[in-house]
Amino acid sequence: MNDVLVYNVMIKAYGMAKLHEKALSLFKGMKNQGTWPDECTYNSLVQMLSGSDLVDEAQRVLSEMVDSGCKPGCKTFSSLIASYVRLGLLSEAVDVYEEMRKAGVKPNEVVYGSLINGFAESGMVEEAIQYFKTMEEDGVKSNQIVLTSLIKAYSKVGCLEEARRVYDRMKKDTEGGPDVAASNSMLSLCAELGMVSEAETIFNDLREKGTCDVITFATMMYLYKGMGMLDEAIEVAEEMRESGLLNDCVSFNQVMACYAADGQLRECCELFREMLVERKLSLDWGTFKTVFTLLKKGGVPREAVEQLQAAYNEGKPLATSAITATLFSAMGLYAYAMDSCKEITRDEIPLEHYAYNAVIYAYGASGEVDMALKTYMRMQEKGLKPDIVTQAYLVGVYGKAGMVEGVKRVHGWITFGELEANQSLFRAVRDAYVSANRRDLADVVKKEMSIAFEDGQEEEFSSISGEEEEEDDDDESEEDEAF
DNA sequence: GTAGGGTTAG
Repeated sequence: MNDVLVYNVMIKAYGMAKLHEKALSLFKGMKNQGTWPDECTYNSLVQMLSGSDLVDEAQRVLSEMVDSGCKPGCKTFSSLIASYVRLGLLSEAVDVYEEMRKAGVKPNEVVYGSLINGFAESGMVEEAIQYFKTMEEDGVKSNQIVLTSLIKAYSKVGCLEEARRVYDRMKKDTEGGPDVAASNSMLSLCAELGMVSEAETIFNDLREKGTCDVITFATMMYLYKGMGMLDEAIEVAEEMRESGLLNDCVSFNQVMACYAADGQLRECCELFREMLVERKLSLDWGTFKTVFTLLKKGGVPREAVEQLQAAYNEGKPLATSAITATLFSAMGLYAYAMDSCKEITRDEIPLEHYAYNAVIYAYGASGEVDMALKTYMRMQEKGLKPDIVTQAYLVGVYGKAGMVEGVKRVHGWITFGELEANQSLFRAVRDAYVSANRRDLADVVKKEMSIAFEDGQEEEFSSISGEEEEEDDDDESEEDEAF
């Protein structure tokens, strides 16, 4: 028969290794062996199970603990309450709180903090305030965390005045004033209500203290972007970069979105490259959402973007490489585009349309006409018929190579209805004539387009880096464009 | 040689 102490140590060890099953079976085993658990065993188990949000098991052990005449500690109740709150099970949390009071254990500021925050998060402000009052009546003194939760509660229901009052109280009552979390909470309320100057005051306070964190910057960007103040949003983005706090995927997404909204496509693409290639961050849907916007704004045909989007949504293994190949090509970063192409073609396996198209586009954009045409041939050998995207890209390759006859051939197909008239294809043909120095023929296409699609229907093109560029009348060379 | 607790955005 082992000592209780030995069991307790082993249970703790299992807990630290997250082997809860083992801990529980050891708990059962010790009782069978005739070693009765003591307070420490129970406290330890409940806290460990609560910490992993295994509330049912924790609850069972807690009940057994009380039944056997042991008195759980404040931390034990507290951990279970916190666990219920994390799971959004507020009424269960309250039950434990009541049980705790009944057992004669006085709740501390952590218990109140959990409850108040839980109610604040679910927008139950009345309840949050009620517990705050009870806490004060109970002689438990509030702290930064509780007051921050209160601000959150008021924010949830848009009570600006009350939130301000709590915030001002923190300035007086707490030493050093509100901490970053509290300020951020207030900041997000300001952002929600579009209160720029009050937000800026708080932001500047944090700057002076040097305590801005990722959330501070994110909230300020969110505010400025929402108010259409893109210059200011970008300034915050720059400041965030310089401060070394731009490190995670979501923050990158947000900063990228600011640049994209401001039309700084190339800068945005650089950030994307940094997060993907240099930092090797894993990308999420938000990243790709911005990338697809970039592609469209960068002049990639709508159908091509949709095709890449579909490949991404279907989880195609080469989707990311195809997307980056297309993006880097569209933004003029050809060396990087070539790297992506190599990823796509490395395994010599037959590809799908989206992948062949991306490779054709990338080679074409980089001026590797032979490789582009070779890829097209390979695609045909594999029995894949060119789709609308392939046609648009191919015509671009012909234009770039000065193969006017090739452009004319596709142009003819459209004119005589052998290829379905489509805006992207028209545009590709027109641009191809331009890059083959046949303005005259480009103008013909332009006229045909205005007939086919009714004048003024054409979407806008934004060019790289957000520089303004008249698309139609400018006689300057457009060689630098993708096509 | 014993006892995992609460705060801030998209």
